[in-house]
Amino acid sequence: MTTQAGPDRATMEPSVGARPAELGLRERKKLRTRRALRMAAIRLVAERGLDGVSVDEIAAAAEVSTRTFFNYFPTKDDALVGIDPEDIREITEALAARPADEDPLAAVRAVMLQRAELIAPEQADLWRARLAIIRRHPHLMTASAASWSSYENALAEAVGRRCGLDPARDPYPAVLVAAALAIVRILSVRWQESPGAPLVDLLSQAFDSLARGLPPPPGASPA
Amino acid sequence: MTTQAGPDRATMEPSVGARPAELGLRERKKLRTRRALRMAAIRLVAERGLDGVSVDEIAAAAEVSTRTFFNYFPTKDDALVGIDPEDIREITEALAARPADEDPLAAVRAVMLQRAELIAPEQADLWRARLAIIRRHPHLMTASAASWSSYENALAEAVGRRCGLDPARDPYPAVLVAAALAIVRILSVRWQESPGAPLVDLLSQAFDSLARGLPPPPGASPA
DNA sequence: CTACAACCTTGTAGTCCCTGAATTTATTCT
DNA sequence: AGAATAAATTCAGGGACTACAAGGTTGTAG
Repeated sequence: MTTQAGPDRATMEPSVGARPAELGLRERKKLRTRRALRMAAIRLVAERGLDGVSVDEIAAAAEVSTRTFFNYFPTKDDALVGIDPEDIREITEALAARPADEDPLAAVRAVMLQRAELIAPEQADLWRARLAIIRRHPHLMTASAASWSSYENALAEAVGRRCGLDPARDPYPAVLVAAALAIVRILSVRWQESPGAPLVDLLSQAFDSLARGLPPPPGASPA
Repeated sequence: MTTQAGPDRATMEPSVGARPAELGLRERKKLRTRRALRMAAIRLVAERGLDGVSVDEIAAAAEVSTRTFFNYFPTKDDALVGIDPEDIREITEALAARPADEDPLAAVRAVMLQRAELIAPEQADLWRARLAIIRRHPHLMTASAASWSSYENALAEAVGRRCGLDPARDPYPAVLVAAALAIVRILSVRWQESPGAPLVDLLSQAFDSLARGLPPPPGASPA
């Protein structure tokens, strides 16, 4: 937490759900360091661009050594757009908590919308900064290196568990998850670009379209 | 083309369509260099793993300087899994050539299946090697840096042109393309893992499922 | 509260990726 | 052939990232 306004608004971190407060000092410090590094990375890169900021500077802003940075994130990119293992856990749990007879796509849709709801009011600024960075550096969009990949895998497993399919044998869960995440990815960036409609509405429409088999939308030319 | 068997099988390159033969010497040499670099990269990394091969070695194997490597590929990863601008052109043209009254998703599906057909018989080995590399280094899956991103954008524009939608305003083309490419990506890797069914069949089923709105498949548990 | 083990952080040294600029070599045009 | 153009090479350098070997902090058990 470098030279920032409110030192007590420690909850202004890209993560969404509540964390268990019962952690030892060591664990709490690790979470703080991780947050500080992530915030410093996002803030500095938002100001100066990806190539205008070195890992050394990010580490210095978070008041740890450069070497320590790489103990927390395998890559500079991951500090910016990587997915927290914590978030993955929350999402898969939310998915498992949906009613068992719910359609798989509907369940994934509900979880994603719920998270978009939670994000919108509180930490919109931080997410907008993040998305603006992604927009300016397209390789961050799909990438974020290994983390997005493990995200997909974890979600696919959760979906597979829901509907009794082995994701390693049946491609259905992986395809569903990939399509859903593509929607989140694309509409998030769009939402950042034009502050008009709420993100939840954009996602909702896109998921509707997906559930109907992506028919040509009303505005499309028929012939 | 280092110490390889047949120097005359120069057509064994990951690209698929036919190239116009009317090119100057300079252009032909550039294509050859690009191919040599790509092949050397895939071959060496398939043998020794991603971290066991340096750009210097790839360049040496292709008999150009290290600096020249970066004149052809912005990144080491791109030499392995990047998409050729040439391929993008071919695909968008194929998309434009589909009947105008065809459903957008059906058109994209047709183009992807057609390309899968062309790949299968001839260059299966090279593609298998490529896919095996991707499987061993998950960050290459989604990534390949900027090239997938521009691939998505180009395709989205082509789809938008087909159905009279501006991809910058309406998210439909981008979502459709992302879902389609996710299918290609996932099923390709799956096809590499288990050499059973032909790639075209796998893709065909997945596109069917997508067009029906991703309903839970037969094997799924209902309650 | 002290000893001890486990873990985290740090510094060092080095490899490799990637880039800009200047120079040299190869193709194309006239 | 000679001029114009484009590509390949050399050189110098910054920055990402890693293995290794200390040194500090935290948890734990007597």
